[in-house]
Amino acid sequence: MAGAAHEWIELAAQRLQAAGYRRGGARDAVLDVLGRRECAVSALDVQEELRRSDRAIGIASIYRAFEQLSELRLVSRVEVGDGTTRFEARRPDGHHHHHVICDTCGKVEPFADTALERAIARVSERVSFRVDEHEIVLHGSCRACAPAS
Amino acid sequence: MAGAAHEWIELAAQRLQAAGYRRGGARDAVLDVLGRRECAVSALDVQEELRRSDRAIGIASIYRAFEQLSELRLVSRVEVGDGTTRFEARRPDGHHHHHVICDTCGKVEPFADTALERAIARVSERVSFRVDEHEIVLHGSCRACAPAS
DNA sequence: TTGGGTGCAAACTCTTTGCATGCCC
DNA sequence: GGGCATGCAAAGAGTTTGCACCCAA
Repeated sequence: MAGAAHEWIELAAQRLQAAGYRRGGARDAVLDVLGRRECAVSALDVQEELRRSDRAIGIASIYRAFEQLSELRLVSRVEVGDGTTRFEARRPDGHHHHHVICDTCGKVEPFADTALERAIARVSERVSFRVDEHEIVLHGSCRACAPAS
Repeated sequence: MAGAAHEWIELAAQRLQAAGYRRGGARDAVLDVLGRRECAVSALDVQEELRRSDRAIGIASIYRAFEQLSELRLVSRVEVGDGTTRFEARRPDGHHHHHVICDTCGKVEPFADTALERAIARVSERVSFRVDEHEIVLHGSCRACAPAS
């Protein structure tokens, strides 16, 4: 786990350098958070987590880091429909999950399914666009919010 | 097609009345646009289309209509990652599609796939949430934006 | 007549941009 | 030293809310 975090953080740092970006404290802190987290985080999540560990940085730097990482395909953009955009690290091992969200309380959980990925891969061949990425979101109610059903 | 539009519009009108909502010109106009459109539209899209046919209505009424229709499950919320929320009619025949978006020019196209739906249905049984709806978005480049590949 | 429907404008939230300052290379 | 990285504040965009007025039931 810690290994996977470091792996991605180092990969990202290398790619950023190769792309001509310099080093900076704010972006390094964002990399650190993204690398350690298993699932998607918003800019506010990142800022809050960093503030708690006394590494407060400006929100603009976080958005700028997200944009650069997104450009280099080091993160995936995740939208679950609550008006905010989240990002998560794209691990080099290709591991990859999607999200279920509770429309009542907003709770987000990851899930993975190989049959679903195969179906997506087949469809991606079929459409007229060149498909680089896909996002799947299941909407519903978590156990706490729909105990009766 | 015109039949399918009317079917949904009437269904929606009935359900709204049954839910205790009164009739109103603004919401009726929104229903009309949603019923006729095949694919997802944003609040601005709806307002612009109505303005062109000299039925200008306030943007707030459109958002309010979206919310009520969403509550009654008469529309699906669609987010393709461009910062706006789109909605589309949920036809009573269960017909149902997803979206491919060109991240370069923003073009959105619908697609449908039964194998994918089966995979989604299976996953939905497996997760710990009660799943009511799902959304799939493929990201990539349309032919005009990625001609070489 | 009554209470929901509507439009306008203000408020809000999230995100982006401009600019002065600071730091990496 | 040069130029990107950063932070702050202002600007933007989309969406929501408050309120007075209008209209359906």
